Amino acid sequence: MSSSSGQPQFRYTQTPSKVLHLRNLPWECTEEELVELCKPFGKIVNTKCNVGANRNQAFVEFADLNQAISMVSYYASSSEPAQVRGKTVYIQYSNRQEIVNNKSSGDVAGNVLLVTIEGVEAGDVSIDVIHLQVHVNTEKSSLSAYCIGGNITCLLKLVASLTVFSAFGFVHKIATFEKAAGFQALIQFSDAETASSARNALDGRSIPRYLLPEHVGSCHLRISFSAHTDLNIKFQSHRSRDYTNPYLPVNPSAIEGTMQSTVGPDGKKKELESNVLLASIENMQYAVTVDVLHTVFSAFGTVQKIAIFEKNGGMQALIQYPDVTTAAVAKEALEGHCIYDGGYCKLHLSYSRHTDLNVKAHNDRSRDYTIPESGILPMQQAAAVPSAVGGWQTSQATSMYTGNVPAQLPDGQVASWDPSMQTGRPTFVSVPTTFPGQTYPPPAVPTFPMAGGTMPVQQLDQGPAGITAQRPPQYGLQPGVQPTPGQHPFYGQ
DNA sequence: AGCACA
Repeated sequence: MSSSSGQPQFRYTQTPSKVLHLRNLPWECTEEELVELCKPFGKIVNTKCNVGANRNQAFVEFADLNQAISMVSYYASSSEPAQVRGKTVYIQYSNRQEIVNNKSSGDVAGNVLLVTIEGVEAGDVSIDVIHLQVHVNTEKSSLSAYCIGGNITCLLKLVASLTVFSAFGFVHKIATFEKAAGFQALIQFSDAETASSARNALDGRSIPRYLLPEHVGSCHLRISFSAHTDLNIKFQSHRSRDYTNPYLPVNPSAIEGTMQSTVGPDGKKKELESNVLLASIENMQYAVTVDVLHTVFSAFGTVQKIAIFEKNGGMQALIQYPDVTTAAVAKEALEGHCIYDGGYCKLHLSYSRHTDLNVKAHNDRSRDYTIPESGILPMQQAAAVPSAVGGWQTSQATSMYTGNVPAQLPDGQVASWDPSMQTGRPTFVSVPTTFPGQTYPPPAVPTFPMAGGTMPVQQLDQGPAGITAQRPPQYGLQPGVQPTPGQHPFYGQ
């Protein structure tokens, strides 16, 4: 009676509960810290952290009411307040009798990940890094077919696909959006297991600096599970992608970046597109083999066929992709760039009128990768690659950069992206050799900087720990393979 | 420093 008219807050503190409410917790207090504090009093069966507007409250549920009571009464009479990281924590009985299991907000595994990229705005990851991004997508070459433009979406795709090296690590969809907090994306995998492995591998890591524009500082990934199970992607665009549906309409405004560069400075409009690219190679000081081309062009998707031929004393090649989009991406990314440093083997690309090359399955002028025995199937590679996570920086960026490789070191000891480096042997030496961070043995100047001139990406910067980052990814052969020009290191034997 | 998924 009289108590019912009293202060409501006393009610809370006076009704015992197995659940304790803790407030005034330090910033980003972890569950471990909570458990540390509470477990002397009993068995903790559940927790909920980061509660409240300031995310500095938490709930802890004991197995038994008496355990909760013992904790409350202990600190009620203690001269030492409860503390976490030296901060006084206030403890009361919760006004609820159990923690309603609400972990869907980030901790219950689902097939969709919510990725928050700190320190990056949508525009920060631009066309400059597309080749790197899509390049690594080659891991899942079948997935990269619809990657349009160089943007964060591609990067995320990369992040996601890089991570999951199970044969079933399919990234289905990506939706990105900007929030006040930063840049976020939802990445949909086929199942929770795949998503979990992606999360485990990448949560808290950083995107390698050399994939980012210079002005972007560290770029940490924070990954949790989304409650979504199926994203509703309306368009293929720079902000969203549905890799399961190649026929989804492309948002015209979203591919400007791609289209623009097919529009020459002379105002010349887009040529008729094709899934087959015609490459002419200028200033060919070094051998450009089918394998080299395959390596280079695989960065953007599955290369189905390649044919090389002479024209007007120069060399040309046809490169067939499964679809126009992939070809467009490759064309845009590679046009005017050189396979080797120093302006050697400069690529000029146009669309071929061919759509399906009729080539010999395996000889030195042509290759049909769609024929099983002529190469390694992409999915096999994906399954075989143990992990590329080594290429991702931990905050400390420790042993990843073993080398100090300024420029032009032919034996690329710092293949930080090379999964085979971790196994000590070249697992599969077809497409995976497109992993960057490797050098290109044949020429003395072994980089493939995608440089029309030279790409900004080539600029090396200091790693976070003051370690000189190795050369940015290059397209090249595997160090261990060391083919000599004219040989076929990949599909030989 | 004061109670969480709609």
